[in-house]
Amino acid sequence: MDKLFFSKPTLDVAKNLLGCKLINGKTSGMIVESEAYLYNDRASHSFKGKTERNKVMFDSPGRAYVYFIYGNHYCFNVVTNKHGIGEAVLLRALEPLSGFNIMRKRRKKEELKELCSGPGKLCSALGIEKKHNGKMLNNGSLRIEKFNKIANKNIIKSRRIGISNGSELYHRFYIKGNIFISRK
DNA sequence: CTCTGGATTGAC
DNA sequence: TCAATCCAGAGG
Repeated sequence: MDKLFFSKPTLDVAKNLLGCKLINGKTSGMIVESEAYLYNDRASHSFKGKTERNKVMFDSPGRAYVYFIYGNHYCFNVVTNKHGIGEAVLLRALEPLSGFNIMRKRRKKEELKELCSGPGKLCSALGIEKKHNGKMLNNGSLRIEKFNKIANKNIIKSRRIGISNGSELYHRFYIKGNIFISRK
């Protein structure tokens, strides 16, 4: 994906990512759910400025920001807007497209719906981990490509999930009617 | 150094 | 509804 795609207002990128394809090696899925985290957002890791963990958020757009959480899981974000701002989009769910058996083995689950229906789940299914932090997503094994164009009327905007601060913001986007999202 | 809580998940 | 699990960030 062109770097220009990510160099836009973060809420726009979060919406535009729906219908794109996230690929790592032989595994891939269509993005069906995303959340935006802005620089002035109390829920964002970047809210209090640059730290060792979040420094990639302040790097150039189009990079992967991968972090470890709750002692078990990785979360995958794409850095957006402009270099130095500190914004990103969290990918929360994918509709599996390829590499089903690899993903089943990694997830220890059979059902397609169980493979990528959550931020930690999709990282596990695609094999995304700490070594991917900071990687550009335009080429290489881990990358994002154009796939489906989602019409505006099929995009639902809602409150974010799993956070205490900033849960009032409608910064979550998902594809209407898609059964692979993390939660209603 | 210690302490606290988390952009989650899966089992109960 | 709730515990597992461990690390980043903050404070002393």
